Amino acid sequence: MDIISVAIVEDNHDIRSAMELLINGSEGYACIGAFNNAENALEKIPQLLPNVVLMDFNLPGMNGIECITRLKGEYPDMQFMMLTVYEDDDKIFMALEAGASGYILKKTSPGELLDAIRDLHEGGSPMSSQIARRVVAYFQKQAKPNPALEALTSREKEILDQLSKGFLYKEIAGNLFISIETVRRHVHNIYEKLHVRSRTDAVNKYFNR
Amino acid sequence: MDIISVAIVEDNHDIRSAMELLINGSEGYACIGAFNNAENALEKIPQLLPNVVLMDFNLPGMNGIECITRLKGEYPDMQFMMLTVYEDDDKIFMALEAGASGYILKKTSPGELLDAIRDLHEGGSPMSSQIARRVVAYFQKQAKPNPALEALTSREKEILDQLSKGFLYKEIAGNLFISIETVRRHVHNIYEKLHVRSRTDAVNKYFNR
DNA sequence: AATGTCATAACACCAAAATGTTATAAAAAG
DNA sequence: CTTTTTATAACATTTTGGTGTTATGACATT
Repeated sequence: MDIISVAIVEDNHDIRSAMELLINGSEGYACIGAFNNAENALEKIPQLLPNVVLMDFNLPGMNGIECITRLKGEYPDMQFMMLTVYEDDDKIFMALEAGASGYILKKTSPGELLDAIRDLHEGGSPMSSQIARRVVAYFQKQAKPNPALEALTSREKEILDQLSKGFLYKEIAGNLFISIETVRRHVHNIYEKLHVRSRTDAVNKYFNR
Repeated sequence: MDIISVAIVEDNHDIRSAMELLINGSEGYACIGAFNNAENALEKIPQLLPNVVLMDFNLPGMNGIECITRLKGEYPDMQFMMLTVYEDDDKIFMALEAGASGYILKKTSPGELLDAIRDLHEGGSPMSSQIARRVVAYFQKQAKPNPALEALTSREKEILDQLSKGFLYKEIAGNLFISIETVRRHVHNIYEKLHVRSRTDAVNKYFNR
């Protein structure tokens, strides 16, 4: 069982100290750095190279998201756990996009926090199943295509797919072995059904944007 | 504590029976249907309206994904848990896109299965943190923009954003208070930097496709 | 048998986009 | 202080895209 090196970025002194104590007091874990703001963390973490960084969301000055973005860019293998009181979608997605792989709430018990750190280090993404549901919901939302596309015939969908890939009309005609005039015809019908007047708008609808 | 009604779709007789026994033998749970294929499930589940459906991936005839897609379309509040031996990305994403909210492995212990069912019923998305990591990774991958975009000046990014929204050159000129000739110039430079030769390709790069 | 939908095709017209060339002034970089 | 980058602008030419109209054969529905 190797020792997991951990750094903490958290502006509240009490919470920071408590976590530091917990981690250093537990076998298999070592807290090698604790910072009260993002700027200090950005300066020191490159020397410390911890396995796992626990990051608060709200920090004075630069916020935790920005801090993760910068560090993750330099050290892609470093693992980040967002540790926050917020459970709203925006914050969750911002953290994950920035490169956090774990997202747990501050109210999490000490034992669970340690488990989550180990889990993160071993390649998991610890998060409550409530938070997982938000992620899954986002996933599902952008998976389902625009219902307006259902009105298109299969040939029209095929044409639209070609349009979305940036082919010229004559290239589409060549690819599908039809005349360019037929392509025009289909495109016109597609535009009518989708209520758009340009290729870009049609493609945007195709990709649900 | 209300009773959670559960239906099982699983072709292996032993596993199906074992799960049925487990669920019916546990307080707070009731197995109100068990089917050995998707076709039977599709026929009976609309009458039973279970809270939760446990779905196997591989079934004879129609597969579990298709079965979820159809049921979820009709009964959006019904909760689906994928119960499988597979842990590969494709299968996970297919299940989630189809409308499954939980994804757990068959080797999960009886106690954990019951917990997962309750969790799912109460609005969570039970999944192992290994599986969560796959979902998060997918999320992160499509969040990071194409590095080629970094080569664009801020003005060019602004123009590209307008292009992506389907505005005509003259509309962009109006929106940004510049001449249409300048728009042309910028678009030309954008195309060069992104190595594309059409608006649609540029927009596709902009959206990382 | 009549009606509707779909995929195919042609022609004309105008609008819009892409290409090529040239140029100027401000700002940033060296 | 020169060089480079950036944002601005104009003009000519060619290619591509969008609209309107019309038409035909295959199939499916009524």
